Amino acid sequence: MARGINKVILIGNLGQDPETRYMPSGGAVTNVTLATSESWKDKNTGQPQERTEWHRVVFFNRLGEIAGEYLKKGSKVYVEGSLRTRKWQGQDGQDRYTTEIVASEMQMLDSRGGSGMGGGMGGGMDDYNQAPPQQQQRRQPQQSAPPQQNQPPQQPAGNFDDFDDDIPF
Amino acid sequence: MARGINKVILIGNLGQDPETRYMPSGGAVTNVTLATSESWKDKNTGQPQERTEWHRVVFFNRLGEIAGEYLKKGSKVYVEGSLRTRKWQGQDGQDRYTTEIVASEMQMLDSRGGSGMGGGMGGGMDDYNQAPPQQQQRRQPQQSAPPQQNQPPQQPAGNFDDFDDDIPF
Amino acid sequence: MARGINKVILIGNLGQDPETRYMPSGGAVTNVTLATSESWKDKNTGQPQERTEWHRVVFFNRLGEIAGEYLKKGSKVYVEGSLRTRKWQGQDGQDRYTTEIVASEMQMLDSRGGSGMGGGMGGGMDDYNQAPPQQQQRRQPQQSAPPQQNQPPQQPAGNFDDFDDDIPF
Amino acid sequence: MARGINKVILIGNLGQDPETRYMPSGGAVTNVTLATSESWKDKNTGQPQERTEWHRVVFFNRLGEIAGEYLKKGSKVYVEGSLRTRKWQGQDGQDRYTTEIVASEMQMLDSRGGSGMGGGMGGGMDDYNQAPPQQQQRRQPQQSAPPQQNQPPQQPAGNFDDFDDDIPF
DNA sequence: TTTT
DNA sequence: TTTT
Repeated sequence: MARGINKVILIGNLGQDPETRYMPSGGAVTNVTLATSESWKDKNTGQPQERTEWHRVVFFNRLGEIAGEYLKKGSKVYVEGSLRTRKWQGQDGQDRYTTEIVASEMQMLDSRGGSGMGGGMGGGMDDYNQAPPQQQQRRQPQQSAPPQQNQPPQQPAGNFDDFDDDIPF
Repeated sequence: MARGINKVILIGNLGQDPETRYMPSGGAVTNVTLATSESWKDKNTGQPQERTEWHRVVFFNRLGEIAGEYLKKGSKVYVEGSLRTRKWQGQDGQDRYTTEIVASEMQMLDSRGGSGMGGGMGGGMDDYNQAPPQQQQRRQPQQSAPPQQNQPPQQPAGNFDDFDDDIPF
Repeated sequence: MARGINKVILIGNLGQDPETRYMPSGGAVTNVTLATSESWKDKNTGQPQERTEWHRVVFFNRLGEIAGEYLKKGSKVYVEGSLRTRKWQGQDGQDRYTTEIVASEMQMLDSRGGSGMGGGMGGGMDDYNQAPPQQQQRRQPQQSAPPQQNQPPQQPAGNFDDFDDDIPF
Repeated sequence: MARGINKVILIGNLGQDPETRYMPSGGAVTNVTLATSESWKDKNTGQPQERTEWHRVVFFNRLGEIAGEYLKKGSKVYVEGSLRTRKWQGQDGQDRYTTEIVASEMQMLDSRGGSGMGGGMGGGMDDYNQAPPQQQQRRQPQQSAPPQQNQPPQQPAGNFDDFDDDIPF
């Protein structure tokens, strides 16, 4: 049940290969960065401008496995999910916040896929009605260490022992 | 699994009370018409203009029960779903097509709810995964034979024995 | 101004080449059919099933020109728009209804594009804030009569040479 | 023009009254925090759980004025926009990142509005293209120096001279 | 009628 | 047919 709507829709390209890790429960957690960009002409100078926005996307469980297996750097992908802002502690002990998109649906958009998988992973209605009992997002109880983060590209030395470490975006 | 994305998001008001029917399986099917409107000023005359769009929305199973129970004429509601165009035969034997939104999520937006339900009703993963098994036999009072559509302009006589029968918009 | 939300998001492939026509004003009107599909396994037999949904999409003005120029049969495309159900009269004089997606944004998703156009046509906020006086929906010079309407509500009989002819979906 | 899609749809309630500031250009900038929540039953214990997510939303220009004028603490609102992650420097000189939703459309969802405005405020084409030029100088009473963010845990002293300044979430 |  |  939800009070409110929290929905994100992205189409973009992966900045790097996905990184998959596993929760103690065995569930996959795949992190990805996705670029979307806007371009326009400066209204004064007429110069073309571009701005790229980078999004952190995290896929859990089955979606995490699929994302980890079929996506790669440069892949174009459709992602639907919801926003989640996590609080974490910097090395200096201060609170930091990182906002991510927790994916609930993913669909590959390049045909060059090659994987034979070809495509998508739906979360549509038909699934609910006709598919076997859902396994999406089934969290495991026994998880302990915080699960869902990934490793920043340029990771500061000295605390990579933690799965939920303190690097922001 | 999906090839492509087929997603609709609506916020509007019900034109009438919902109509609920039941499939042979016992699953609820609730039909609703939703109004959305646009208003603008005519760019030449400056006259205010308005256009109302009517949408046919259908809710199945658990969502069908909830919609049938909590929505009523005038209710403001958020609906997420997908487009489906059904083919049916007019009395004249000709093919007709009706496009509906098959809801996968619904959320009530008026606080005056009154029902005690308090508001929204998500159709998120959590519901499907963790909610109790669908209570399929809970019947609504207003149900009867009426075809699942609203106001067929020219309603074919005598074949309401079919769940997915042939009434147009 | 809008009362309510009427939003559609599609990713699919064109069933045929687009068809472009022009309004008296000179504005382009491009029609396209888009396929989205769902596949799943039958819950009883385990047989793979597939259902393809066909969507009618219409692009106006500048978007109509771009769609007409860059899309072709088979193109994969992202479309955002709103639902509009048009009433029209069949040859038999009876009312028919056709539901279309009026596109407000389009983005090509296949790299094989080749057109050099590279992609999309956004309607994002940045445009509003930073771009020169809006260029979205840039109407064509030759326009004279008010542009953005199409399809007279009640179509005069006997003019199928007109872009609003009477073939349904 | 956009390469990719960056879209957010939220329905939630304001955590506090909006805060409006003005850019040197006179354009309004209104900041708001929006709560969305999910509730579910723990699948093991059956205990009801709830998680509230807080979103930072920023409205510019005309939308900024409307948001500042009509929204208030507790207001239920529909927001559509795009994600933007801003980089800023903490007091310690370190980089921080804040992710916000830059609204492109807003619609009020409570009827108790009272404002006489009656409700929604679209951001559709028609508005932008046909509405009168933005009335940029209409100032809001509640504006003042307050930084555009809400409740910074550790708010840097003394630099509110900057529009895009450095308060985290 | 598309696509995989 | 709704709503403001």
